[in-house]
Amino acid sequence: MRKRVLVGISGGADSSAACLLLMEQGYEVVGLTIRNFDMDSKIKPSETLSVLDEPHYVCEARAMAESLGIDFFVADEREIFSSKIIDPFVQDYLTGKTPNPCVNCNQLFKFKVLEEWADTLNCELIATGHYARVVVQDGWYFIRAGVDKSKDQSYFLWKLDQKVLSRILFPLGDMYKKDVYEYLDNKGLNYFKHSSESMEICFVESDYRDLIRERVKDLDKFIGPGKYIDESGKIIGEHRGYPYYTIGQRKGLGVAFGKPIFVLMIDSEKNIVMLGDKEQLLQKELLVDNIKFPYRDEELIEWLARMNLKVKIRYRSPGVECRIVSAYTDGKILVSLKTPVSAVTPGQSAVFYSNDVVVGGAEITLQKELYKYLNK
RNA sequence: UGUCGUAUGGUGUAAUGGUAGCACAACAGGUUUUGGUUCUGUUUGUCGAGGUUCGAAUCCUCGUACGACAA
Repeated sequence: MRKRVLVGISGGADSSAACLLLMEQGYEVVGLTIRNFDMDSKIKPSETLSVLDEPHYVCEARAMAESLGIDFFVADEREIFSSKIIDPFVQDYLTGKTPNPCVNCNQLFKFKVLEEWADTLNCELIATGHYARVVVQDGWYFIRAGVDKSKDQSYFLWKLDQKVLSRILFPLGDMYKKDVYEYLDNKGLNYFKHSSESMEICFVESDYRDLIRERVKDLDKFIGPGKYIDESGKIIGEHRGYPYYTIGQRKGLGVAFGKPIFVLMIDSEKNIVMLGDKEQLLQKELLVDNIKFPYRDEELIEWLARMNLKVKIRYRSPGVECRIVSAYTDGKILVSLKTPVSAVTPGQSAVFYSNDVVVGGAEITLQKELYKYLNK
């Protein structure tokens, strides 16, 4: 009997290719588009009275499903998305962190919704057009980087748990982007070449700062402008309020020093932003919490010591060799890097790789936490 | 109040009397399933009024502003 697989589709090239590949492999494919957030500018007015206004991507996904001849459903999860993803995103900025909404979305929203709908629709498996793979080692499921390293999305998937990993298929994990296009071309589906693929935060139209302002009433009143300082503590200018900045940021500071200058540190309690030059952004230690590794705490250090670990602190950066220095009882882990990395940013993900397999991940803590532990 | 000095884009600085340039900022694109980074491109200026000169940011006079010293 054919296995049913629920594919999350966006109407784009990747999800189309994923569907086609799975169909060719003999699966019974069902399509699901998750409606998470409507951009005002991207709502397509309904042409008929029977269908409500929908965002373009839903229409495109429906059209795609129709042309493929698969069952298609729309999950309207806008409220959940708002409370589970957007609200915490805003809160993180208010605590001086820089959130990574895509990582949380995959864990708490996208794959969760897919799982629920898969159960409802009687689908054993779940698939998406991600450029990543799932492998089994020692009885555990792991995310592995996609073959196409320039498109690899494994970094965003580290929070997925064993249960959902066990039923995931990533048909594009073994493919290069250009081969996906060629494949679609051969199938006569070449209209995707026109579609622009670039994507920023899916719920931010232009600048995330506008969104924070919208969501937090009187933000500028109760936070407001604060001081820029240099490393010695000297006041060197005024900023618009700490939530508008992130570590390593250069653009938008509004101050000129004759040389490029970057955000080194954000103190949300004092509403102070420290600036300095590029070299000062380099860091060789990393304190992380909210760790997620498949092994238990007692075995963890030993287990990690057995492998050559690399850590990535942002998407599209080469991993750097590292080792776990110590694990504290409060769940935090101190990581030492072989070569310094630039702009270690609280709230961002530190994803640990052994070769190209994601063995675990964690979140980078606030900077003052790190200083606290280093001074011990 | 006196003396001396300085005035160049948003900021900091260049230009033997001969095309006003650089850095940073700002803006716009490219890259990108997060933010940031990075790359490419663009805009903006000689304090004001006169004078000398073929030609003035540059020399002269006056005014204005600022700084330093003086009291």
